[in-house]
Amino acid sequence: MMKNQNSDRSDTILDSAEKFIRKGGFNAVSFRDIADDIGIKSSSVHYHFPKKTDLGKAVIDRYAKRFLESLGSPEEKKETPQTRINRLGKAYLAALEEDDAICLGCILGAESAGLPGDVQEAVGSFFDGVLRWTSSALAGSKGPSASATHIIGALQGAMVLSVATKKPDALKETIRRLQMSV
Amino acid sequence: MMKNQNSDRSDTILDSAEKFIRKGGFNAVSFRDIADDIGIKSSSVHYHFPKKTDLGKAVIDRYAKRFLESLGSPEEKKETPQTRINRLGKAYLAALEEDDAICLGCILGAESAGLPGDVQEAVGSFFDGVLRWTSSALAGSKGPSASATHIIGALQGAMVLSVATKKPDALKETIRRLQMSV
DNA sequence: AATTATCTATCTATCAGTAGATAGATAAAG
DNA sequence: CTTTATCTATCTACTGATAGATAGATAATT
Repeated sequence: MMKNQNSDRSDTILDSAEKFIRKGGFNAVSFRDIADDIGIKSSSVHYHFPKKTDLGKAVIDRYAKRFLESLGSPEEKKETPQTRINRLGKAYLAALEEDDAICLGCILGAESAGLPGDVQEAVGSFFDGVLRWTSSALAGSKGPSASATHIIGALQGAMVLSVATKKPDALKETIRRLQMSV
Repeated sequence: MMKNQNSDRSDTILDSAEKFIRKGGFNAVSFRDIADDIGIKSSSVHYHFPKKTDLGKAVIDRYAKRFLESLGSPEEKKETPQTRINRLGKAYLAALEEDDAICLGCILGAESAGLPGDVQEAVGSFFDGVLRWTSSALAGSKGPSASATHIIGALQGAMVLSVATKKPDALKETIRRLQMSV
């Protein structure tokens, strides 16, 4: 028993790393912070993720997978574009409200230019995936703001505004307006 | 002549700091980076800005002042809301294109939760100012997306997408769509 | 005009703390 | 006896920050 202790521990490490990164960015997390947070030594974190780049890539890759899975299929069900975009908005809202922090994509996207190459690529892939999902979800829509780029941008920007101005309703308002114009 | 050498030097320091912050965030700039960049010693940077918090506050305060001044008045001229929002969009676009980097508000807004209290407050004030300008600029508009929060959020989010996905047209597209729906 | 004092802006040198990273020991499991 | 996962111990590099020296400009006093 306890066969996937590695996997369990790795996930615990990634949970902690994700929490720190969401709060202050990639440079605001250290191997020691994570180790102290979960009660091990920093060298043990290095065992699971030798370089910080490995850690960063793993955090964003896991997040991308989870986020896209949580959105479900953008096509198969008989849904209107509005319903699908509502689902997308709810996913962003959940991230903000559950942890009272900006989502991982927002912060790493904003820091993109200063990230190590590997991590930067992983962030780019995340956005490509989300944009692809949104494009599919919009199939058939003729609204004036029915563009994946515009919608994802608006959601992420509103999320930043929510935390930076400490007015958590900013994201809700943007979701409402996006829905009207899809 | 050369009376405000202090002010000149301070500005040079702030220019350098702003450049580094826009690339990788507040934690991605150091006193030594700045000193090396402009050819002085790190202790001289401390002379002008004793603590890193002082430096951060000065960077964002100067930026807020410049940005709002560049927007001009949101009221006095006989302009339509569309024209004013176009001016706003152009200001964001200029920041992105001139330096090929995200704007200072975007990156510090995203990092907000991890910033020192003083800097966080200054970032909040910047957003309050921009939102106030945009609200005034929208006076009389009845468009479906005529909300300061929505517009600023969309512009900033699109800017992040532009750099993170390396598709510089994302911001342009959002400006176009915003203008249609104001 | 000459002297004295103060201010400005830089430097050199150094500090304690923390960063990412690695080598090697240890222990448990199979 | 190898693999997995952890530890101790350590390294070098860099962080923000400070103390103290210095040169030059400016201002005040004699």
